[in-house]
Amino acid sequence: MNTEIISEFPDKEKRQKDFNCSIGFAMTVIGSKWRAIILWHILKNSHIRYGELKKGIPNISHKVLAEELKKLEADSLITRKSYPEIPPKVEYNPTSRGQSLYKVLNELCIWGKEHMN
Amino acid sequence: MNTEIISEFPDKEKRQKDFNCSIGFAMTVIGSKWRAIILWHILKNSHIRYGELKKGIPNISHKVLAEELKKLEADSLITRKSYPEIPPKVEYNPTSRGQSLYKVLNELCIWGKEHMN
DNA sequence: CGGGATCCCCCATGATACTG
DNA sequence: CAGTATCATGGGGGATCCCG
Repeated sequence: MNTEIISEFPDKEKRQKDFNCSIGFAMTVIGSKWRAIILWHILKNSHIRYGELKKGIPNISHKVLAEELKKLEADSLITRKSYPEIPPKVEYNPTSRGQSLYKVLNELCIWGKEHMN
Repeated sequence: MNTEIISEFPDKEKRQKDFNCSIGFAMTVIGSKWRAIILWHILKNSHIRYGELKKGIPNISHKVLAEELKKLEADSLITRKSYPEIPPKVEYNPTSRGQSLYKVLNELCIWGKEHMN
């Protein structure tokens, strides 16, 4: 049973209207400096915690990571599960929509590996 | 015979260092608001002219299109061929490196189509 | 026709400090 | 541990005018 809630993309009409192009729309979803990397880490490591993400993504600032996680959640690409413990514990997981980006990010990853060296 | 010149990526070390991640590196190449769309048009339409690109990409400004074309050329993703005529004529074509991004952009396009509506 | 040159604005990114 | 709150800044992006 799948209980995850996949809402509409925020500003969906605006995103569509600005580009009238599916690549442009896709770039509004993953096309920031860090968003694709963050999502990739979460796709590769389910139940990953905030601190693990921070360690796994060198050079990202604390503020940007927190903001991007909220945006990814707003786009229903990931879910956030908070455990009421001391100290706090938070886990991030991909939604089915997030997982639907696996092929795209995987191609991006392959291309990058082949061309960055 | 292939005479195209594929140079190193400008700022290659910096791009590598900033991310230490192949997805991050790839995003420095296609991850701006318009670059992926422009490259996609050129991949789909060889010998495309500046004016055709401008018409084919709604809402892009003149300045940004000209700038991004120069960046794509600097990254050896496209070539620019200028014909010494009056009025001027300029054609853009993908390089083999540009064509190597076809799979990535195609996946991005497919994903966008499936999720933007 | 295919640009360059200027001016300007906003937002993504970043640094730092504070909190439950 | 996993966040908010604030402030500063650089450059991506846009509008407009000029040019061979």
